This record gives sequence, C-alpha cells and structure tokens, in this order.
Amino acid sequence: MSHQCCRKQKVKRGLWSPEEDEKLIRFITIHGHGSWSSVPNLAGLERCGKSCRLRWINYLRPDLKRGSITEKEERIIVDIHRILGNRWAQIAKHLPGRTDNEVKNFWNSCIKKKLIAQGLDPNTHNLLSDYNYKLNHENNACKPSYHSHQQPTSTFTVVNSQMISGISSTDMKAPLIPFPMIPLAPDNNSPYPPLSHEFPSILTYEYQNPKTKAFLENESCMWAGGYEPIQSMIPEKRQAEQQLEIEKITSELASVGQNTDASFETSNFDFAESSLLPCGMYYNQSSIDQLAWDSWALQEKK
DNA sequence: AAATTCATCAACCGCGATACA
DNA sequence: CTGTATCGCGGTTGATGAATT
Repeated sequence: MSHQCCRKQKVKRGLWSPEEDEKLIRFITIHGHGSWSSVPNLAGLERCGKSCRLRWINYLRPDLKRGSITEKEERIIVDIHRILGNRWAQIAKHLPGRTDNEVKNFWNSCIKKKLIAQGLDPNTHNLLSDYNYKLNHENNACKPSYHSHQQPTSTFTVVNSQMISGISSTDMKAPLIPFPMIPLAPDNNSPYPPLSHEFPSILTYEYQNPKTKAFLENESCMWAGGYEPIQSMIPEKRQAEQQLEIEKITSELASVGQNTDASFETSNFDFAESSLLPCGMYYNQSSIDQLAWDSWALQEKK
C-alpha cells in the first residue's frame, strides 16, 4: 500500500541508488526539506516523501556518525534502555550522530543477545527467571558475570542489586523506576520541568527548597528490589552498603573455593561528579537533565 | 564447491499524534 | 467538531553477504 503523500505517483521502492542519493542530497542541501511530501517531485525522485525522509535521516544527513557503535555508546544504550525501554528515538538523542534505527538495529542484533547470555531479560534488565532457577539448582553452571573469571568482557557487568540479594526476577516490579525520573517541580507554578539544580538528586537534595526536601525525606524509592526511604540512599550510606555487599559476596565465593573478583564496577565512582541511581547506575548530570525532561514530557502527556 | 543457515541493517509498514482547513 | 495530510516512531521484513554444513 502506498502512502497518502504518494498515492498518485509511481513510486520506486527498495534500496537507494547513488544517483538517487545525489539528487536528494543536492536538493535538501540547497532548499531544505520543507514538506517531505513535496520533496520527491521537486528533487526529481520517483520515491514517496516518507522514503526520502527516512533516507535522509538515517543515511544521508551530514551530521551522522559513521562506523560501528563504540563501547561507550553501547553502555549508554543499555543504561538508558533500562530506564526508558524501547524508546529508540529518545535513546538516540543521547548519542550524537546516531539514529533511532541504528540504535534499534544494534540492540536487536547485538545487545539483546549479550544480555540474554548474561542471564538478563533484555526487556526488564532483571535476571531471567529460568536463569535464576539454574543458579539455584546447578552448582557450577553458568554464573552471573561477577561470579566468573572468564566473563566480565562486556559492558554489562554492572553488579545488579537483584543478583546480589538473590531476589527472583519474578518478585521484581519491573521496570524499576529510577529515582531521578520522579518529576518534582520545586515551584508548582512554574510551567517548566525541573532543571538539574532543582532536581531531586541525592547529592544535592540537602540544598533543595524545604518543600522538595520534605518530599524526599518522606517518599520512598525503589532500591534493591524493594522500597526504601530515600534517606537511606545518601551516598555515604550507599557506599557503605555496597562495601558490605562486596564483602559478603567475596566471602561466599571464597567459601566455595572460587577466586574472588566480585566488585562493583562503580566502586571507584566519583560522587562529586554525578548522581546516584538505584541499581548501581550512575549518570552524569546532562543525562539526568535529558531524562528529567523526557520524564516530565511523558507525565504531561498522560 | 554448492547449499543452507545466520546475522546485519536499510527500508518499509502501520499507527498515533499533530497540524490545518 | 470533523476529516485529511503529514510527521515521527517502533515493529517488522527482506536483501545481502558471511559463516557454516
């Protein structure tokens, strides 16, 4: 079925030829796209506007980044996906020069498999229930990455709080709601979403206005598979908790004669630079700003 | 060497949201 | 308010080349 915009035209489909690319680039470089539905006619292309738009956005745009996704980009995709789910366009906004299509393809062809191989559900990022079952019933079968010597190869070795506490993924309320997603506008009369300095970052909440601070002190937030008062998530306390958890895992591993390389990948994290999220996730402030806006926009829609 | 399977990713499709007449 | 056009998004398909049998 052809699109509304090109119902009456004869329309070419399939891969674009270099000649077609050249026509589209020349036209848009000179005139801009304006209305995509009129681009094919004006550019002399037998394509529908939708196809032109897609080709430009995903392939011809001059600001696109070429080459494979880097490890850093991969990590960003995974971390943001954990929060936003399959919102590819939103995720791509955090990766300059990458398109939603590229992110989606990379997710489906690469990241998904890696997560599954690590026993994680790619949708929820929680432990797969059958994987959890295996963990409990097979002594030396596959172990999560922090148990293994060969494993920590990928970027997905964030020590997941569910792994540590052994909470079954079926017990989890997935997806986790990350703390900074709670949209709090310190000024209720403000038409704008909260900015990072107003945002309930654990690091800075002491500097929030009284209203926000009161909220933070009374509200609960999901952490380690359950709800805890937010006060317990202050960095010093959380760091101490992490240390205890590391020691616990280390001694458990030692007791079954395993080399102990358990560690939080975030243990050398600089608390001064970023904000703390549940599940051992850390973001820099600009990501949080973006997430705050995204979250706020989503809330507004509902 | 040929056939088959697998992986990748560009492109398409349909749908919901938005703009506009 | 209603209908139509367009845009943008996420899910899916299918062509292509690589890997395996």
